[in-house]
Amino acid sequence: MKKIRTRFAPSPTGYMHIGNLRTALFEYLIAKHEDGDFLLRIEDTDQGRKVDGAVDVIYDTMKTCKLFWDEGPDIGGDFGPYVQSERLGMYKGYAEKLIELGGAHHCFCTECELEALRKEAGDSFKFVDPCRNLTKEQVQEKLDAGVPYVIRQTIENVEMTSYYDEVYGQIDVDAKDLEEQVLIKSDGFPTYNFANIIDDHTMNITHVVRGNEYLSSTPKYNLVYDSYGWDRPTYVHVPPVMKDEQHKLSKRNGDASFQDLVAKGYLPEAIINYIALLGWSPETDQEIYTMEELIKVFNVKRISKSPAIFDIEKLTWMNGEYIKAMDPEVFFEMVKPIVEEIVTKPYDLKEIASLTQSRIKRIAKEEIEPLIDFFESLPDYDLEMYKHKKMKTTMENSIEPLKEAYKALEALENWEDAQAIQDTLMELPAKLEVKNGRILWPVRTAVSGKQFTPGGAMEIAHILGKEETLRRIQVGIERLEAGLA
RNA sequence: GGCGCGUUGGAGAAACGGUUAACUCACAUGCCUUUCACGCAUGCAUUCACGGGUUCGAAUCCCGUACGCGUCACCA
Repeated sequence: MKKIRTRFAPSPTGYMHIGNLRTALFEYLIAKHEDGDFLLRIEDTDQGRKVDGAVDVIYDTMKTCKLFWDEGPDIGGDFGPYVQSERLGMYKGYAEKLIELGGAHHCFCTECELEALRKEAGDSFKFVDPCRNLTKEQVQEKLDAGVPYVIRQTIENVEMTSYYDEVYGQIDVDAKDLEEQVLIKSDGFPTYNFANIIDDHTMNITHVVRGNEYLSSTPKYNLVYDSYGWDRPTYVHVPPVMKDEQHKLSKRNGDASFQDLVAKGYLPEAIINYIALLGWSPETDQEIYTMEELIKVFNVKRISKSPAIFDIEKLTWMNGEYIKAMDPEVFFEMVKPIVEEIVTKPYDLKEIASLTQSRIKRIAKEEIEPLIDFFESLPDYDLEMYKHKKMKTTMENSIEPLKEAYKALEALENWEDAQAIQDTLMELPAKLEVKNGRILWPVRTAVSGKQFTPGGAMEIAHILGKEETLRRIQVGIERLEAGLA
């Protein structure tokens, strides 16, 4: 069997749409599943849209997503160049060849003549290009006279055209609904569609993967392949990625790009994992996949025909799963800059960071800050927080435990030993003959000044150190006494 | 408007004619626990857009209707 070759052909816009990324992922997976080649081709013919550094955005995104290409502008290959603007010279020759083969013709119609023709043909009906009937001599005459022209596809003697799409199955289109498209524009440059055909063919692309918006124009492509006598590629049209039922994800809607998501604290691995599941489903119930696993289980046959809605909630959940599964060292390195920004006191930042690992869903300051800001300074908390029904604590009965805790901890020498702190505090419930919560809730409250905290009283005390812990407990006692007086 | 494609719970989504419509997210409750989070357990569509038909039997096949998306450029 022929080696599978797929290609990702983005325009350098300086921005990686999630939908585009998913297409790239699918292309990569399809190729790699069969041990094929995945290539990168930059479609930069639209000079108007050119953005500085945009190509680097593509490289960077794909590399961080582990979508490594086998051939591309930066690494070359046997079918280069891989940048469309460097290929511009070749298209016209192919178009002229197509004219000889009867698959295209010169068209000298002006824009407004075309408009009239279309009007005449009616809205829903294909217009008939009069230039199709020009004799060879007539054409040459016009060419010699320098009349501007385009090269237009010729569609004749075709009734029904069909092809098989790997996702959508058999697609039949009546040839009378196919308008003869322009292949070479009057400026001599190819249209996007034509350049695509030529590029894909000359690069030996076996599987064309693209959005399903091309489903209905594909027959026109096929006719071109047929005219040349080339093998048509295998088509894999993928359903769109939607923001909601009626809107695609797009930059225009202000929707998140890959880099926006990364900036919000989503991990590339999680993003890739999540988008693999958009419009595709595995045979098993497994949802968390490494790239290697995806390559192994990916199957075109399980790509869905219906649009998939991008659910940020589920991505967020998945991201949290990745964070929890992360090596603590790696996690620390990642959140360190954020933690350093929030906590400037000389506490053990690694210990603080570890408290957050199972509690955040994104690597973001806005998630981390409210969890650990109390380490930096004791908040001016509400004394009502000492009341807790389930713990059976009140403002009144919290004073005694705090005093006891203060005494016990003050006597503790070895603060480095977290276990010692725990042992010391855990002696108190027994001594006072109350439940753990009666002691630990007030202590945790005093030491943090927060309703909820990552970690419990002893973990916090350990991080704060003896001096600060005692100080905070003392503040708690004084405030409670003052508040009750 | 013509043509193409789609429509399963709040979201993703499985099922490829055969008993109670998987699984995940979200939500709710309970357990665990010094709070939160984690983890664990339980609940959450008598029903598959709607209407017909085929069949002993349909979410699954056929026809029609509605709604949504796409496409009909010398844009990519």
